[in-house]
Amino acid sequence: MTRNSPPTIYDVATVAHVSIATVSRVINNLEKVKPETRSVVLEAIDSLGFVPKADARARAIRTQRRIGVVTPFFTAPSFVQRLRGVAAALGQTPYELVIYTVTSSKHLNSYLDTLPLTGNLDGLIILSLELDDHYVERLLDHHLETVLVEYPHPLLSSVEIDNEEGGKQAADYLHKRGYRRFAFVGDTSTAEYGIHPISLRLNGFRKEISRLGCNLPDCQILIAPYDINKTREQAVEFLKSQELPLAIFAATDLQAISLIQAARQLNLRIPEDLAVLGFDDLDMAEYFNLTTIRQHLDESGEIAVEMLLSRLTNPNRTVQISKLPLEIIERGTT
Amino acid sequence: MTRNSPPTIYDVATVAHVSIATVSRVINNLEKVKPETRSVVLEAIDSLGFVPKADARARAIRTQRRIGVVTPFFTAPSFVQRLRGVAAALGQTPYELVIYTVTSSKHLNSYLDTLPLTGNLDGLIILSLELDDHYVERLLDHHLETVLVEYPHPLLSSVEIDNEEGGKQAADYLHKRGYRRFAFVGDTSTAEYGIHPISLRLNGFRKEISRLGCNLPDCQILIAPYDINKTREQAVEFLKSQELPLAIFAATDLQAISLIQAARQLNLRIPEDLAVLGFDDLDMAEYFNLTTIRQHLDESGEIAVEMLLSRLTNPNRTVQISKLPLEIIERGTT
DNA sequence: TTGAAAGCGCTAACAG
DNA sequence: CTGTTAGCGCTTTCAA
Repeated sequence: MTRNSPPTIYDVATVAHVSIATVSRVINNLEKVKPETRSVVLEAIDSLGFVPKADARARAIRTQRRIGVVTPFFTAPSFVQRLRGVAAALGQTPYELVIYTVTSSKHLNSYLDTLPLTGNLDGLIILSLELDDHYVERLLDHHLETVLVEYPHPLLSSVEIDNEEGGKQAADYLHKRGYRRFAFVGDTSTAEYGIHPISLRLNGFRKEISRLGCNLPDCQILIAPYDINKTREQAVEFLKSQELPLAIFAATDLQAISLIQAARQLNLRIPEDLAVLGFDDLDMAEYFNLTTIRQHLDESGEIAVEMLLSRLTNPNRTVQISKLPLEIIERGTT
Repeated sequence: MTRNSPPTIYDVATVAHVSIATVSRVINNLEKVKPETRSVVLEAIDSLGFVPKADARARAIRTQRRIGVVTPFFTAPSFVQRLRGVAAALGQTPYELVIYTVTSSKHLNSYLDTLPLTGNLDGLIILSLELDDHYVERLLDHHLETVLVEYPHPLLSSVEIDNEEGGKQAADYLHKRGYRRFAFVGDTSTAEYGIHPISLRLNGFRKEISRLGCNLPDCQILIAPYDINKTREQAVEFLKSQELPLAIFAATDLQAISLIQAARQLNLRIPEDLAVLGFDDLDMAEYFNLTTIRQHLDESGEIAVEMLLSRLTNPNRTVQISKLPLEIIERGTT
C-alpha cells in the first residue's frame, strides 16, 4: 500500500492512536506528554517518515536558490543563445533556473506583477524585453534583484551593446573592403520605436556612411517583416531595383540569410555582385559562411548571471552596466 | 490608522472591494481576472505592502506546480526545439518550468539522485537522455511522475519515433525519386551503442536498400564526429572517393548541412550530382532548402507535457507510449 | 469573471 | 496528561 502524498500529523495520530494535538505537542516539545505516549508517537513519526509539511516547504524554499529568467518565446535563435549563456553560467552554481517565456507584453506584465510576490526568486534576469517604468518600480519596491539584457533601464543593472557603434563599424568595415554602394535591410520592429536596436544600427550605419563621403538614400533601405521567407521575397524585388555591386548591412543574421537566399535565386555572386554583412553571429552564421558582427550573445547571458550573483552576495546598491564589445567576424560573404 | 499585524489577503480584499479568492487569483496569476479588477487588487497590495505568508501558502497548496525538465545542454538545435515544445505547452498552464541542463551522464545521475527527494517537483520530463535502470527505479520509488523523450524505457511513459522506419522511409523516398547509388552519413555516437537512434536509422536504411535490390557497401558509409566543420572536411574527402550521382541520407540535418557545404566546395550540383536527404527538420532546414524527414521535434515536447499533466491529474498507473509519425518534407536537395 | 465556502496542515485555548 | 475545537492565512472547488 503506497501513498502518493506525504504523511500529515493526522496520519501520525491515527497510527499512534492519539489525537493530533498530542502529536503536535511531541513535535513541538510543548507541555509534558506521558513518556510512553511520547515514544509511541515518535515511533509512528519515524515509521511514517513524517516531516511537518509547512516547515519542510518553508525550509526547502529558503534553501532553494532560484533565479528566474523571463525571455521572449524562443522563436529567434538569438534568444536561445542568450538563454544558453544563462544556463551555462547557472550550471556552475547551486541555483535553480526557472524559465518564464513570454509571448506578449501583456503576458510579460502579468509575470512582473506576480513574480516579486510569490515567485520565491532570489533574482531575475530579463532577456530582450522592454520594461515599463511602472514595473521597474515594482521590482525595486519588492527588492527583487534584476538584471536586464539588451534593453537597459536607468534604474536597473544591465548588459548591453552599443548598437549605433555597431552600425558605424559595419560602415567602416565595408568601406575598408572597398565597397562604395551600400544598402541596409532591417525589420519592421524598427518602425515602432525610435530606440530599438535595429534603428540604432541603422542610424550608426547611415551617419558613418555619410561621414565617409558616401550616402544611403531611402531607396537603398529595405524594411521587411521579421519572417525569413517574406524577407527573401521582398529582398528579391529589392535587389532587382538596385545597381550592383552593392554591399548590404543586414540588421540581423537571419535577415542576412534571407539576402543570401535571394541572391542565389537571382544568380548573383557573393561577394562579387553582392556583399552581405550580418549582425549577431548566430551559430548558423558559420554554416552560411556569413561575415557578421558578433554581439556575444552567449556571453550576454553569462555576464548577466555573474552580475546578478555578485549583487546577491554583496548587495551594494549601485546599478551596474556592462557594455559588451562588438567584433567583426570575417567569413565569406564580404 | 495604523495596524499592528502585517496585512493579509483579507485586508487586501477589503481595500480592493473584492473577495479573497480574487486576490489569491491575481497573486498566483491563475485563471483570468478582469484587467481592471486585477489592477485594483495590485494597487491595494502595493499600498498595504502586502506580502503573502509563505507558511500559510505552503499549508494550503496541494501541488507544487513545478515541472522539471532535464535536457542535454543546448548544443544541438534539436534539443532546443524539443525544449521549445515543452515551454510552449507549459506556457498554457500554471506550472512553472525548471530547467536542469546536463553536460555528462555523471551530471545527469547526480540530478536524478536528488531531484526525486528535494526537487519539489510535480513531474519530470527527460529529453534525449538515456536512463540507467537504477535511476528509473528511483524515480518510481519516489513517485516522481516522469516522461521520457527520445530514449524510451519500458517502465516509464515516453514519446518516441521509429528510427528504423525513418531509415526505411529515406531509402524508399530516394529510390522513388530515381536514385540508385546511395550513401549514409552518421555521427560517431553510432559506434558506442547498438540501440542509438542513428544506428537504427542506418539499419532501416540499409535493409530497405537491399530489399529494393540495391546495396550500401561500407565504403559508402561515413561516420563523422558531431561537429559541423570536421564533418564537412571529412565529407569533402568522402565525396571525392564516390562515384556520382549519389543520393546521401544524412542521419541529422546538421550533417546534411555539412554535406551541402562540402558539395559547394567541390562544385557539385545539388541535387543533380548529389542528392541530400536530412533527418529532423530543424528550423534551419528550411533556410538551407533541405529535403528532410521531419520528426516533429517541437511536438515531442508538447506531447510530453500533455502526457505528464494528464497523469498528474489522473494517476492511472499504466505506462503510456506515444509514437510520433515521421514525415518527408520535400524541398530542394533531392 | 467572480464570490461563498470548504478545506489545507498545523497550533493553541479550553475542557476534562 | 490528553482530546476537542476553533482558528491561522491562503488555495480551490463549485455555483452563480
